[in-house]
Amino acid sequence: MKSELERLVADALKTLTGSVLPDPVDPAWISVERSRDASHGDYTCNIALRLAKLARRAPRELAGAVVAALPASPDLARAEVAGAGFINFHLARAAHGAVLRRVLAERERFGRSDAARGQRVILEFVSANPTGPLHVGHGRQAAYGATLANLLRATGHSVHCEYYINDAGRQMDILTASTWLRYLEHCGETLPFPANGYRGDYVHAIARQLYERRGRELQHPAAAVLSDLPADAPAGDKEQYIDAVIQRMRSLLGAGGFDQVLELSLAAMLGDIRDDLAAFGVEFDRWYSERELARSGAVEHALEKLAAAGTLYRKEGALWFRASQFGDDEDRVLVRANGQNTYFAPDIAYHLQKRERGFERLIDVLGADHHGYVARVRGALVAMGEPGDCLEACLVQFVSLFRGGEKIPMGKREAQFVTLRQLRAEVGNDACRLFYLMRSHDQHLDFDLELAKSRSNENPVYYVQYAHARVASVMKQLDARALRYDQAVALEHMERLDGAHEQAAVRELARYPDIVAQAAAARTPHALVHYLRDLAHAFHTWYNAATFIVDDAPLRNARLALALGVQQVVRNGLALLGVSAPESM
RNA sequence: GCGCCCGUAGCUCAGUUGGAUAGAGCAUCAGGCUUCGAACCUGAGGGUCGGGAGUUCGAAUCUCUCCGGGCGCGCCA
Repeated sequence: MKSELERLVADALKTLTGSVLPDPVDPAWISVERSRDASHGDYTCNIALRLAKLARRAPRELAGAVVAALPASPDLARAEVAGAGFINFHLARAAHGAVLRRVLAERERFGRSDAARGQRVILEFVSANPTGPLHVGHGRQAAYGATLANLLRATGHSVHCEYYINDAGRQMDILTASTWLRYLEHCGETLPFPANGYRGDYVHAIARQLYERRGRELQHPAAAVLSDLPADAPAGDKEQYIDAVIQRMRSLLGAGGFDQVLELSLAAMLGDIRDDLAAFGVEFDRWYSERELARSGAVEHALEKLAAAGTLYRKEGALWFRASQFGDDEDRVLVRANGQNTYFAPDIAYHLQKRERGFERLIDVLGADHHGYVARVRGALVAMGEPGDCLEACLVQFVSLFRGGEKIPMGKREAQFVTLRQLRAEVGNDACRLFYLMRSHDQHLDFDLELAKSRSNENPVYYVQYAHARVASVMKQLDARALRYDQAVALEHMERLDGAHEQAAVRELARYPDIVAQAAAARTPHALVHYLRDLAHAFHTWYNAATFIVDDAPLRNARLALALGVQQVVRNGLALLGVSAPESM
């Protein structure tokens, strides 16, 4: 409809060229937008305002000339000049009926498009270290990423979702040592727990699992573990201390024993994370292991590419990347003086891999604290000959939990942080996902547990779901009165939907495809949440003002058709958000 | 100090190629069920869009500057 109107305007401008307008107008200047206010018609065009200076005419006068020159169209009831020089289009009623017809015909496909058909996107999100359960911040990234994937697929993208597992490196060693120390406690040893260790309850659970499988095979006396270790914090350095513990563990258990504890810890954590996400309705196409990446030689391959491009140099025994020449603030170390890679080296290799696997667009959903990381990865991609704009970062801001207006403190290494699992158990998946997605991702989120749990009018989750359930309820009532919905009759009598509330509901339905397209393009799932609230509001208002099940069969069927259309779009929208659409509540 | 994000109603927030009288929800106040589900609806009050300057027909939106808040600036990940 939009492009149809733009074409009409373009035709009108063409006939005015030479008389009212001095020069032909670039079609790119013409834009027709949906009117924000119903009193401004269905669509609006600001071309007269934009051309006024060029044409040396008053905007209203110019707009009048354009309106007079508009070709006739069956979809257009009338066009009029308004305000400073806007042209407002009022569509013919037949055009309104067409929207509802489409909803009813396309059903779950309504709102989908193939605007970006075939564009291959890899979407990486969550990618939390498997050193502890997911917390509420990860939950927001999970909800955001999963919904963004749905939106991108709905607009024709080919989307591959991936979770990058940081299963190599020091964090894993610390988890391994933490597990072992808790295991030793379980065996009856008494020893201090490192300041830098993971002290959550989940470590105890893994330790118990280790004990159940291996009995006392891995036990060593506390004295042997602790002898000659440097001081822990606060007197000493906590980093040096934990490293010494790891070293001691390796020497007492041997590399094989250490790896067994590591594997068990990793499997336990990863299993927990997978189950948690699956239960939250978040699925990945692939879980990509950093260790496998390292074993495949991908890191060396990336380093070679960087070296071949002349972007590496040695300084103080370390291997550096000239990131500062590629948009980063400073150069970055890839290989430490001790020969070990920094986390950055495999990350570069991973992103290069994504390109080499054929993905045109790389989208990383990251916590807002990782924003500094984007420039250096992009810089590395450019240095390796990839286009810098293929990488896109969506930074998701932090979540603060509130209970009854009081902020719940959260800390990572402390045992007191709230997990995603706990949050889901308390408020339910639906409220959880909707609350996570309600706010723009670049806005801090205040998540109020009491509000999310409340079954009152304060809770927007039920507001939208209620619209869906209400339609289902009407259809049940219809059945109870031994009446049947006849869509053929409804389609013949669309013109009966002429009330203001019905028109408003139809207008909302018509917006849906644009909302989906825009939310996908701008990576803003929250726009969909706001839309669904608007749609539900239009429906509830209409519901309160009108009776659907009336004796007049044509009117009854037309109204039921619109109600079913609303229900369909609510269901479609909630599906994209990963929220259920219940028949009754 | 440098970089990124944010500042809109009492509170939590929408408002994305610059558009018409800046919108929701909550809270407050006043109304609406004998009728398809009141988990709903209707109405009212509430604003220097952080301050200032600039760009132009037109700025919450773009530019500059100042103020206030968050985050990041490691041979940690």
